[in-house]
Amino acid sequence: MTVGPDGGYHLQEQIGFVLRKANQRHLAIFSARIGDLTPPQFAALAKLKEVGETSQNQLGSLIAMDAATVKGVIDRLKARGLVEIGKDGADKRRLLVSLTVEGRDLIERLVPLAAAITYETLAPLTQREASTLLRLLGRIA
Amino acid sequence: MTVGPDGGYHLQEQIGFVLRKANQRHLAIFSARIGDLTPPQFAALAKLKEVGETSQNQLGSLIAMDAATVKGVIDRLKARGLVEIGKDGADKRRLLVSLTVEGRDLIERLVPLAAAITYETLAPLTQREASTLLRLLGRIA
DNA sequence: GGCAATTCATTTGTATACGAATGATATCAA
DNA sequence: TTGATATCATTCGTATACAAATGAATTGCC
Repeated sequence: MTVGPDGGYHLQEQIGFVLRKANQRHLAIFSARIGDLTPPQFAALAKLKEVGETSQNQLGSLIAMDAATVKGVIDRLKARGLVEIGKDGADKRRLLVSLTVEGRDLIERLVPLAAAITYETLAPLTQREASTLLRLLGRIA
Repeated sequence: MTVGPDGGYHLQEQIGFVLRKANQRHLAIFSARIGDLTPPQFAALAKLKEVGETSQNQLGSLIAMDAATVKGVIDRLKARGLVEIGKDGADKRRLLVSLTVEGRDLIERLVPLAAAITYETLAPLTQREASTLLRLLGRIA
């Protein structure tokens, strides 16, 4: 399935290219509905709400971001007063990240929109197809 | 399918998150096999080989990159001597981008690897599943 | 012909991403 | 216990991405 009927090379049939385009469309839908936060920022807040206070690196691994990337995301959320940083008494290397009241309010207000974003992104598919796609995508992720 | 059995919110089931993770894995596979070029650079060269000389913006739209992004990609390829820039006599706004001999040699050598990359990325799936995934992904892209 | 709208490319600013190097701290094992 | 190893966070460098603003050139339309 990586080679077309003529045996030639077709960018459009490479998984990487299609993933990139699907991501682009999803991002457009996301920012139309949640202009205030980027998907990584949203993921960080949503995960913090789920697990409570954690170290920065731990949070990164929960949302699949390396240390350098998560730092930038947390820095920007901190600058907006949505998260706060504490020290870990037991391990002086660690930074404990937690939601502020504002952060909690915001993410609780936005979480319901996430379902709508996923719904709109998957709108070209039937429910059955959408669930197949999510399942298969999960297996290669 | 965006809500789990307990009715709660689960990041792992949001299409955006899964797309991002699938992309990460694909990128890792890509750079292990083609360390020399990024996927966008590869896409630009592959498309140039397919369509021949085109304007920068035209190339961008063929590979789904906006004008600002494509400029950076082309600049770096130009700096490495893989593409060259010419002027369009008929339209002085346009930059015509084309492969150099080195660029053509490189992309011809690398294109066969693309199939292997797609294959490895889709390895967790059966052939039938892989082709379903590509089809469905194409519909939401 | 001439002006409005459009297109092409560039620039600036912001936000992921990730590799690699570094310093501080913990842990583990001999 | 101490020395090697590992972990946590930071920093630097490079490479996408995209929005918005800009200037130059072209096109469309009356």
